[in-house]
Amino acid sequence: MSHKKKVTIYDLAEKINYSPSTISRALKDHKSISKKTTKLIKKAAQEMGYRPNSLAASLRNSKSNTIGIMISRINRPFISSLISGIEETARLAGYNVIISQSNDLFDNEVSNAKVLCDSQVSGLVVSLSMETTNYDHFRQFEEMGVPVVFVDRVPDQFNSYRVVIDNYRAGYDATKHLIDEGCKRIAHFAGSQKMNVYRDRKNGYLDALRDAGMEVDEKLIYEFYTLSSEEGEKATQELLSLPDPPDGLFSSNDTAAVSAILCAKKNNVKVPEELAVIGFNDDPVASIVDPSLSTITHPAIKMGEISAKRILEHDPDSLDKDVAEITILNTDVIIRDSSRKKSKQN
Amino acid sequence: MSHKKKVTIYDLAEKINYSPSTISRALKDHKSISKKTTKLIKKAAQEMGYRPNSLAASLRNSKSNTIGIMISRINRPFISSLISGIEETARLAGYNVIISQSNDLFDNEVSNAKVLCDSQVSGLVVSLSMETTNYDHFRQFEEMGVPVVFVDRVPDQFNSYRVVIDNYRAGYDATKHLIDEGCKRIAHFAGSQKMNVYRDRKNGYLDALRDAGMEVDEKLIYEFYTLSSEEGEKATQELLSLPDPPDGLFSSNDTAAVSAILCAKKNNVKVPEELAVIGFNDDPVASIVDPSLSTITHPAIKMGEISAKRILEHDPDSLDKDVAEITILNTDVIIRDSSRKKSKQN
DNA sequence: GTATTACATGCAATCGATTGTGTAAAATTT
DNA sequence: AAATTTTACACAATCGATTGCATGTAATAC
Repeated sequence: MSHKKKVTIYDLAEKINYSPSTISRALKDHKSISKKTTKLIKKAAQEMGYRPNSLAASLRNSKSNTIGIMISRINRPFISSLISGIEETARLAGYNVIISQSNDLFDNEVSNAKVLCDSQVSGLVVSLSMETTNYDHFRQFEEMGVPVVFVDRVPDQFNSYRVVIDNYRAGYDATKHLIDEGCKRIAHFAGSQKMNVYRDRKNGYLDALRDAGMEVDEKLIYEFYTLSSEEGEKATQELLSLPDPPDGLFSSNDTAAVSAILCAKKNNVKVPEELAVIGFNDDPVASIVDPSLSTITHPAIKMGEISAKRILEHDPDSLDKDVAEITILNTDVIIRDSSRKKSKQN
Repeated sequence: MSHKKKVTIYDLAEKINYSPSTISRALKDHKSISKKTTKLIKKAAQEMGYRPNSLAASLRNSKSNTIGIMISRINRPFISSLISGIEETARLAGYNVIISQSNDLFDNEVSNAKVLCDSQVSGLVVSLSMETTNYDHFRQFEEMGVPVVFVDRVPDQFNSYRVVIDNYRAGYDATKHLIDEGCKRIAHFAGSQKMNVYRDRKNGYLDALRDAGMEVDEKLIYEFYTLSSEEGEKATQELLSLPDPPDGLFSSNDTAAVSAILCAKKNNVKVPEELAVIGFNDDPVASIVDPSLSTITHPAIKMGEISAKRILEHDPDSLDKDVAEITILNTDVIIRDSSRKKSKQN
């Protein structure tokens, strides 16, 4: 009934008459221990069911081999894939991952940062909450020499690693695609303009319009907070009620884009003929909705892998605290039915 | 440039001339330290930027306040919501969560179990890999007195906590619903019959048919390995090519169900008129696909919350190692368009 | 005014692994 | 055979927080 008491290197030492230090060294194949002794010790360890206590090792080495992850919410396609990429890479390198959700609340993010810092994480991967505009709570990691990797939703200025896509470019390309398909009035669902992710996408949209000699109509631009389907539905309804409704829509995420498609259908507005739509992220729903949603790829798993690698390969002795290392990944326009006004190929 | 060295209770002790033990007690409001001293110590701790080292505390107390999670893959709707529920509950109780994916491979699951056990997790939440039929790698937790909560994909026999839905009932209800809608030949996409989750759903399906006096046609029953859209598509194609194709389909997950709907549409088979479909899980895609997919709810977040609570409330002194505590959650049939043959209400 | 109790704090061991330094014995060199 | 180097291992401190026990002082009781 009682729990098996844990076997430590001291138990082993006593049992087979070697010192704990020899045991410790033998178990990690330290060269100063003879082959014979090493084999003997390992065998005994096996037999006695010895299991290393990683907490003790972590404390002694003051490194936990753990990567902390701070995100808004796990149960979103992009985020869960991002985490998946981080975890896979971390695990293969012998690292654990600790996860904490902010639920997009700044205060949660701050307290989570504290907890993770106190947990002695070896590195931190962060995708900021919607509310975050102050980044002081990440200074503590910097001070402890713990590398911080911001991914996707990143601060404008913070000397650390950043893993992002070129949101401006993606926004430009998405909009350009609609223009190429013949759209004349293109609406935009933007996310919070406090986040550079959404700001950049919007700027790409604006510049694409300008480059095509099209006017920017502020009535066609919505700034959402969460880019939820509710927000998307409501805005679409308004757009369709305009005297001069748009014939194209670039949404900063797929959720709102899908709701726009559904709303259009409900209003007997044909997609893409009367309203061409392109989203962002390539969520699973994008290929399921009818008509299927054109969108921008968001390489979540790969971004996770790269983020993890940044931490794993981080050189603690590098003195360049004053440099930001930014990795920018490519995105692609995926053309599906929701925007295919004239092009039939592809 | 150099990292700020961490402030420990010894630094504090030296600075303000108290012993480390007093510091330690004061910081956690131990009653044997006077109010005045406590206040003074806390103030000093604040000023010197003291941060507790949770590793040290964990080692000393041999409890890490960490919940380990073992799942197949994070980036699936059910799993990510499950994790979300666990994390939220754990965090509010001051616990961290460590995640590891098995990618549905048994060997990964075994090695992950070892890692988490060595990490001294306070408890473990597990949803088994597809391949798992041997559960010996969970014994080590039992031996250490670490509570294990199996959720959703659980072992048939293992004395521990289990958090599940009534899959038999759900399978029965889903099938019964199709029968009520007038289906005469109902196909079934089953998952691996090595997993009781899918076995139970299938048994519910079989019994519903029998109770309705309908014959079971093995040609209409597919056993899938991953229940992927590829498998679903292929099987649907076969089913529709039968001389006597089914007029109803109960799929053990939404992914395959959606692929069936899309395949049917491609073949000009009307859903639900010619083929009524019901899925399982209520993934986001279920309400997006056209026609919208009827399905069975799978209370992922709630299951996560309960799983976490089982661990948080676990009494280590309880001697009932020989009892399994099973929590069974209710599911509901969500009727959408894909199965609404005659009922128009609701 | 002495005895008893309560209160506030310090001492030192502990959790388990790691590692710099020291040392005896064995191996090698000359 | 003496000198030198190498090999193989042990000692003891360390990481930082925790806690049972001891101790000294102040407060209360008789």
